[in-house]
Amino acid sequence: MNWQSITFDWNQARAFLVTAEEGTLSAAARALGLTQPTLSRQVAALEQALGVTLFERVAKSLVLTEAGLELVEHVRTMGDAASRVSLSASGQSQQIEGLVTISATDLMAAHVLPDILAELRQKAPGVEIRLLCTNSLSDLRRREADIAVRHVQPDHPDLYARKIREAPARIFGARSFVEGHGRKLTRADAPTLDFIGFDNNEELVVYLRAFGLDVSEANIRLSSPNGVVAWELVRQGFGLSIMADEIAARFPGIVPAFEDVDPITFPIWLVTHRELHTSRRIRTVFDHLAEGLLRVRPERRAR
Amino acid sequence: MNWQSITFDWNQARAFLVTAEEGTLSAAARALGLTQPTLSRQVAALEQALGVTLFERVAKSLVLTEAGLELVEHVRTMGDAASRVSLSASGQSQQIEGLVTISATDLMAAHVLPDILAELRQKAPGVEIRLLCTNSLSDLRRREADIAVRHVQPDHPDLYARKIREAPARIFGARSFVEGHGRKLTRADAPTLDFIGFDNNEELVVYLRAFGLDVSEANIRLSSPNGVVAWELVRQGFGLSIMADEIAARFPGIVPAFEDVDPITFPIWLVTHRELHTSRRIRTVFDHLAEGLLRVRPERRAR
DNA sequence: GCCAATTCATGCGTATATGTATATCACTCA
DNA sequence: TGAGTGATATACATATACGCATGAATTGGC
Repeated sequence: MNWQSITFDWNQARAFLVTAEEGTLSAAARALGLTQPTLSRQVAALEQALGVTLFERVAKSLVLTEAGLELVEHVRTMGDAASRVSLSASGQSQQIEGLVTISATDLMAAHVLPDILAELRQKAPGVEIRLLCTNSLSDLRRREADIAVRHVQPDHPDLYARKIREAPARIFGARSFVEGHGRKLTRADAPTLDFIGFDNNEELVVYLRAFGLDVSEANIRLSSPNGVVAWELVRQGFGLSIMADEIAARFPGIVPAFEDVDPITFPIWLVTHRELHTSRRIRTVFDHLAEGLLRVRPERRAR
Repeated sequence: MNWQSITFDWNQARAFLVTAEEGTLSAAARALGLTQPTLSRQVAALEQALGVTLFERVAKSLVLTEAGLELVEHVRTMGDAASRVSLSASGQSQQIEGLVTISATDLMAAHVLPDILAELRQKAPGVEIRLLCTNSLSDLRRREADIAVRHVQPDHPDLYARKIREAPARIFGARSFVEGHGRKLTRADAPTLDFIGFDNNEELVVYLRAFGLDVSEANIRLSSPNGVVAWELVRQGFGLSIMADEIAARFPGIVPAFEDVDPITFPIWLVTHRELHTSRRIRTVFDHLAEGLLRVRPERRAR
């Protein structure tokens, strides 16, 4: 191998890659946790080292030259390989200290995970946990999270998934809302009731119909993509919402809405990279989450 | 894209790659033009950053751990991409200043190229030339040279080749040697004469037989893989050798050996990377070499 | 069996690169 | 038109990383 040809500064190549992808030096600096002057100098130094003008300094932002356009392809290959280096290294790492990022819905993050993670803090004090609230499945494969708590079965072969259990869910509302009608609510009342929406109202209607409720999107007059906010609206009596029993049980003012509606169940999956599952740190957190999520059960038996 | 996962130091990755490939930190340092302590620290820092032990410090040299063995695969991909970055950048570079490495046989380098390159120095003062003497064809693809002067047609699709011309060659010897027999030499004398060998005597015998000479390896009692040295032996009257007319013509004491042996011809090819041919600097040198090599002709018409 | 030659790791002075602060410019919105 | 936002490039102080020198340890050769 001829090493002479790779003696240019690889960190400058990284600076170039991120700048090209992000579009501006400032954005690249933010993404890399460096400062804009540093990126500016690194890109300029790479241009000088390679003898190629990579960016056309036009007006506000930078635009790739033809040469830069061709070079960024190869640098992107470097970046992809670097990503695999990082992934594989995380998987190989046998040290327990360090950061683990967990992706979960905001409701899980706010109401279910804290207790479980508090125990983990005792068991593994060196582990630092970051809770990422997102409903996207791709954050694992984009390596924005190490472990994800999901409610659908992932099918990508790179992912390792374990089904924890099925969890019951039903429709809940504030006691004031549910009992404010002077009589027990039944599914026949559904068309006239307000429901709180989350992210996707269409999808929510489908779920509600699965309960046997005759509702449409017209029944959703208040919604928030933030689940914790939406749940707060429920608590304050603005409407009804589907909720996992075990979460609803944590709120004394919350009661099941309908007399005659059976709970449905949804799965809880724990997912990680196949490669990351060999890491001692990831494994520790994964196993603790699995055990903790299995143990969480509604504290009261409804009905 | 998630840039968080590639924020480890890429230069440390490069240090790891070269160290893994070269086997020792010292060799890697020499290859990269850095010092051994620097490589030592970079590798150690990468191990800490990734949380993985890459090398087992056993006795004298380093041995890759299992984790390191897996990681080096990905880092090698980075290196390959880096190599393409460098190659493409050289090709894209439109600046004329800089280094161009020319690979040629030592005889070409010593006796034909200097005059041509002296002219180039006038035409393009900013170009720095490094003459690499090697008979291997692969130095272009391994990117050890930018331009090669070759005598066989390259067939690799990545290479751009231009045939300059056919050049005549015949068998020469020192005047003292050739005329010392008291009569003109003919091909019938060949079996009793000494020939100076180069690199591969078997191959040389094949060439000599192509001249119609009945010789074997027994006729080669003195040889040197260094063509300039071998030629010096010819000049000092130790034996005969095949030589390009245009080179032999530069030496007054050298005469064609045989009355009745016709010259053969061999091709002169100029070769470069297909990508490098778009570089202004490479192009300048390539075109100048092509013109210069076409112009060089024997100063005397033999026979 | 010992000396020479390499190897890797560490301390120290210096050179390099980074961050902070600032200047300049372009675009947006009032 | 004029203030505000967000972009890049430069000046300066500082923190980081590098090279040199050295030491410890092992291998290979005579």
